[in-house]
Amino acid sequence: MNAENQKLRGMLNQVTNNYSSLQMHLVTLMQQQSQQNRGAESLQEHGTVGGKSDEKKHEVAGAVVPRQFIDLGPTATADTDEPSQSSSEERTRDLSGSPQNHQENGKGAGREESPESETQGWVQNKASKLSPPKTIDQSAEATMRKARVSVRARSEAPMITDGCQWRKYGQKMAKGNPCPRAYYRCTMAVGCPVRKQVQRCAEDRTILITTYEGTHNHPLPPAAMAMASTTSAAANMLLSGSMSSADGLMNPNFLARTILPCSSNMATISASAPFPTVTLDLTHTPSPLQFQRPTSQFPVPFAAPAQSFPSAQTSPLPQVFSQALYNQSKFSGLQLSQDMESAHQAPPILQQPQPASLADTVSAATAAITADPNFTAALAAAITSIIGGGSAHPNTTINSTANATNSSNTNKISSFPTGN
DNA sequence: CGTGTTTGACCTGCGC
DNA sequence: GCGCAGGTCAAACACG
Ligand SMILES: [Zn+2]
Repeated sequence: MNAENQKLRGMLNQVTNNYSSLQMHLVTLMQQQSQQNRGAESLQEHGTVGGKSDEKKHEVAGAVVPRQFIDLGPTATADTDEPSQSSSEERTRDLSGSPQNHQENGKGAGREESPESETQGWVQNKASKLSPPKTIDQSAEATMRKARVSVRARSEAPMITDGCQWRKYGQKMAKGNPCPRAYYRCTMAVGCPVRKQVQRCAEDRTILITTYEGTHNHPLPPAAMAMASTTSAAANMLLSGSMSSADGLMNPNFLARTILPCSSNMATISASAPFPTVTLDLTHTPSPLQFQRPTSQFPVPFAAPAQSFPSAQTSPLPQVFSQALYNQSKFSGLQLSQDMESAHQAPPILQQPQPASLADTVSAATAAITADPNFTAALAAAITSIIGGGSAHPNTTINSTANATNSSNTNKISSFPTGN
């Protein structure tokens, strides 16, 4: 029983990883798309893109109903009860424990009444003594808040377009970096705890490092859903990974790094200090920073332990993903650039502005992929096949060598001394 | 006038 | 306690 449980968890992790990889591809494609558009007007209609069928689900009458939090997809049923007055000072639901499939999710309603100001620490409750000693009960969400997902992408623009709306609330000079670091906060809903830091890599100025933190507490447009679910999946992957098998392997204090080999956009789980961070690399030109401390690299510690996985490439999983990617590339008129590493010196110049309908197409495709029952069914079939056949090693070397350059869309940031 | 950015001050944790 | 570094606040400002 235990072994099977662990095995299933490993499979789930793998599937999640692949899902994350796919999501990252979507993000990459969309960012390429928006790069091509580079017209800010095409990005304004976040809420109205994909007017086919998704608007009746999420944004009913423009009112942001706090439906649920994006988190990694598997059977995240949308329970939209509890109206939960989403007015000004809602503290009703903070980033409660999203249905993470750890083994110990039995805490259920861990949120008793105790309306102390801990929940919405973001709004100015500075009057009260913030950071009261919280119990371990909220450790899940605390960890969730602490977990960070860093995305490295090549971008000329000072900020990558991930579909969300951000407000800058700070900028500091990092210590070992001539480029400043900007702090953003999600403004799509009041009290959304999601923050991100944007910093340009010191070695390679064309690489933009975006670090996300937190979970959205509001529905997202499909354009934002790609990146958000990707980062959420990555964070969940990190947490579950470091929680399940980390007992002996990954000490939080022990600098452990993991290269996830399932995709070429290397996901690097770094459980080093203070924040557990997973780094999704979209650059494919690994700067030496990435490998500077190979203290302990080992492939996927939280996958099923050395269980015989007889490497069946005929598993439907790669076909699913490649098919999806093929559809993606066919949709958007793009194709995944295979070799970009020659361009790390001279990043590609922005293309001609494309008609704005392409953004809609990509967003619709994103919505279709993320919400398509076929995709879900295919995923379920893949999982079932893996479970049944017991063969899970989907080395779907998806070539994700796209760059994420794009234009500064809604908010212009002009304070980066890129020339320095 | 509402919204978002700028930017110096402020806060907090940490090492000495 | 002090200094440093990361992170945040908020008044002032810019912009539509
Ligand atoms: Zn948000």
